[in-house]
Amino acid sequence: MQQDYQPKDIEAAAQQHWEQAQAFRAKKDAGKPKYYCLSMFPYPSGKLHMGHVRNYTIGDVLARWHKMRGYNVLQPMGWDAFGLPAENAAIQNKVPPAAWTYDNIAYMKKQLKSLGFAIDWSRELATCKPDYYKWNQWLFLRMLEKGIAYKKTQVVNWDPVDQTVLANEQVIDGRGWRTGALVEKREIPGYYLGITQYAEELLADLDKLPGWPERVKTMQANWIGKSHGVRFAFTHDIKDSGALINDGRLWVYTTRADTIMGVTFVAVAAEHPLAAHAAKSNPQVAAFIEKCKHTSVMEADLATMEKEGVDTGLKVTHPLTGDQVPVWVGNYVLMSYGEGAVMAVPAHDERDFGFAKKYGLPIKQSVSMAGKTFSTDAWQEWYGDKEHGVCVNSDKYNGLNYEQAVGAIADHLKSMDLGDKQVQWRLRDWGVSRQRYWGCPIPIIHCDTCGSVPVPDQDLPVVLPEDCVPDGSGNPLHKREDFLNCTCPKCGKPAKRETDTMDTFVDSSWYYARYASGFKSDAMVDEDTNYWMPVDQYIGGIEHAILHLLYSRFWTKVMRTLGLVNYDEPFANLLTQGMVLNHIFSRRTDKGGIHYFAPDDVIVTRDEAGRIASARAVDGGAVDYQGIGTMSKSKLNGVDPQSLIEQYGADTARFFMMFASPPEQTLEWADSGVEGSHRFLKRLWAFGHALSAKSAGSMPGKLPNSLADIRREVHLTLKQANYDLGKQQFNTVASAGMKMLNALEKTLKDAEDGHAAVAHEGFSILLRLLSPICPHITHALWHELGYGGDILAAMWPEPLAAALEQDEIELVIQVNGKLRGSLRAPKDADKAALEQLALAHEAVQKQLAGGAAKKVIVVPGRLINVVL
RNA sequence: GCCGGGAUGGCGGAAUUGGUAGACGCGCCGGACUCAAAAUCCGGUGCUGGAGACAGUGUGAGGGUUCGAGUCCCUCUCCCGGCACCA
Repeated sequence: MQQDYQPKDIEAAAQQHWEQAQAFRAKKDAGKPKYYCLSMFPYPSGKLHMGHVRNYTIGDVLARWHKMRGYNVLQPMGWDAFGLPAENAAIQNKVPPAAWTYDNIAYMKKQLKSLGFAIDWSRELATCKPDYYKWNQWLFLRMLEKGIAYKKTQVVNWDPVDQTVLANEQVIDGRGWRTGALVEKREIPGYYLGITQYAEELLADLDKLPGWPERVKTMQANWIGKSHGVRFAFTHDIKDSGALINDGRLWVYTTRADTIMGVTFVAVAAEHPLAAHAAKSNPQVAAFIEKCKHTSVMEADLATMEKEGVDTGLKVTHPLTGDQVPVWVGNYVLMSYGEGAVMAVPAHDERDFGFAKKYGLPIKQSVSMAGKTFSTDAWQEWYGDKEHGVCVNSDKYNGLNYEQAVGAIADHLKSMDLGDKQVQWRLRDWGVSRQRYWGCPIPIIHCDTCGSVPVPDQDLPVVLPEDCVPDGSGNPLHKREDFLNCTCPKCGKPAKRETDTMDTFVDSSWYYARYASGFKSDAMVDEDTNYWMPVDQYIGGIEHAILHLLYSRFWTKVMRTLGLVNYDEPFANLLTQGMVLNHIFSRRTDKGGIHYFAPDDVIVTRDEAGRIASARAVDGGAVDYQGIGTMSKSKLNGVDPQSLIEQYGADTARFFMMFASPPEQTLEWADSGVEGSHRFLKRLWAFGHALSAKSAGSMPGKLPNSLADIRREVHLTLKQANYDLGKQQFNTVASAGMKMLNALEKTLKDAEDGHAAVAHEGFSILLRLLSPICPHITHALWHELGYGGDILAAMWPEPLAAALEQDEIELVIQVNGKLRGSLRAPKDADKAALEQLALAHEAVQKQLAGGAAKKVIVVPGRLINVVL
């Protein structure tokens, strides 16, 4: 055996052994329970970052642990290969996104292999390959047939200079990131997927997911956002070009129909027909609508921006009071949400209250609460409380509570054919059209005669040319005549292909099902998917808690509807990994964009509290400190694990990553503890080497106390580690390995009978316990020490009752809850005996000072609390 | 702004779910080995007071429940994730 720990050699040898043995090739096996362990596949951004190492080590620990416990394990890997960063790289380096992406995949695959993950590489896939995305297109066509996919207008960010659609990320303070031009909202046609058709099921089925974190289920439920309310209409006779606008109905939706008698105005979106009508004769309205074109489409911006509006001068009729109600245009009302119009009740809605105060609109109380006084001076929390109020100033509804009032009002509106109760969802349909090149083409052909025609199945896939180089101004597919020109499948006349591509969330919504099937060229999935699915353990970042996971659940339900799969939910158990964070530094460009700096390229100055006060780039110029955030390619704050792997080896990188913090917790990156992890593996290696010189001998029936203590420590630590593994708390499992080695090292100084037996028993436990976290070193040591066969095939260790036994236990003595001492007692001592022992204890006697105890609380096996 | 989560020594974190706060590791201090250094090994290390035994104090802030609170309840602060075109 080698004297020194040489991770490079050990790891290369172990990886070669696994490769030759095809140790991780997954096959169906009826004799074992299956375990499909899946980590979210990476976007091939260039290099792995620490978040990847964390994610995939967690997955690998779970996969290997289950394998050793007798499961038939599948752990695949692939590439989420379409996306915006490849186009950005193309703009910067003039390299086609495809070439850039394939290079990145090759490099990152090498990195993943060097980390020794137990992956079945025979199932590798990349979403940018036609044999994969063909099935995006195929399923999209099925959705069109079923009416799940449909076309309507969507609002996008438009850069007027580059003449291109911008992603939200490319809009910085309302301006285009490259041009600095003021971004406009623009309405263009696009395809939508009817996820709302599945809203009820997506909500209800959260109850079928006991293996998901509560926080994720709560977030999804809130996102889907089922609400009960009333949809109703104000009436009017406003005409445009001689015709009544919207048949004389202004529809709104409210969850607070009980406050309908407090309506003092109505607010409509800038794009609403009434607003457009008013703008024709009112320059103020026209100017305001123009201004609204530049408001953000992002909800976060919308919610925090100053609420502004303008009076259209138009009036509509309140359906219950008959009052004339003014119509305002509000920048906070979105045409794409609900009806594009809302009723405003300043007295009972905080936003409306602020708006009314700002513009001097009337505030009319219509709900009161016992013991509370209403005043229009300032908003009070109770104004918006629907649970405890009753209607006032509300005519025949006076005295009714929320539920009664909503019922009566809805009935009344229904009788007039002007409204009814309605269930409303916060969830919106999924807009999948992207005006970008590097994505899956939407399989549609535009014909002057026939309109939008689906590409026939036999013509799939619509293959994306891989040699385009985007330059930032529009979709390069527009210039590709060979792609663009085609014939209409219906009439045979010349036609044009759709150039929009699909949202990359489509690609990632079903890759897990593809891994699990035989990669057939004539079917999206095959029967194998029903063997492996659902994924038994899905692992990925908490940032995907809503969108990716919800889209995948939806996609699965569509596949089930189409009879492609027999399961409802894709992921049985979910582990949401905490983000790996790092400092973010940036500088504004002269165009108003943001240029990021890697933390390594920045010199920081800290204040007394140790916080970063200012920062300077290595070029000397000042940079802004943006705080800490997720490691990401775009922010340049990712840490490449490569130097870590090269310097210390994969096992150290893996061990440190697991040891640093529990998997679900956010982790601020710092490599200051890596040395310690490496030191531990060196000690492990040295101990194995020292131990290999000793033969185990047989375990004596009765061990001397010193050895019995060591053995108990090992088994007790194992018991705790197994418990922690069940909780998926790997940092304490790593600690347990350290504790075991600390205990076992004592046996080397012991010459008593049985010391080698205790050491070998303990070491074989330790190696198996550590093998999921650091598989290479444990593989080598297991082999060297001759514990039999391959450690992958070894049984997972369980603590022995005989090793845990002890006659006496230690109990803590408290006086008034404060720790005052401890005592040793027989393990089966009863409460009365323990109470007597405690009262006789000198520390208790001292506190009692001759007095008597008021009460004694005995917690068996733990403590005795004497209350004075 | 809304939804979800977090805060424990100088640092990462532990605490068997209401029962010894600080496991394990990093760092630091002291010692051994060495001509010296590195590596390695041994010991110490929440804070305050005390030579020490020990005492007081301590889990973001404030309040509460309890024999007992890091853990439960209320109020607040700061930080992180998501907010539908980053993935």
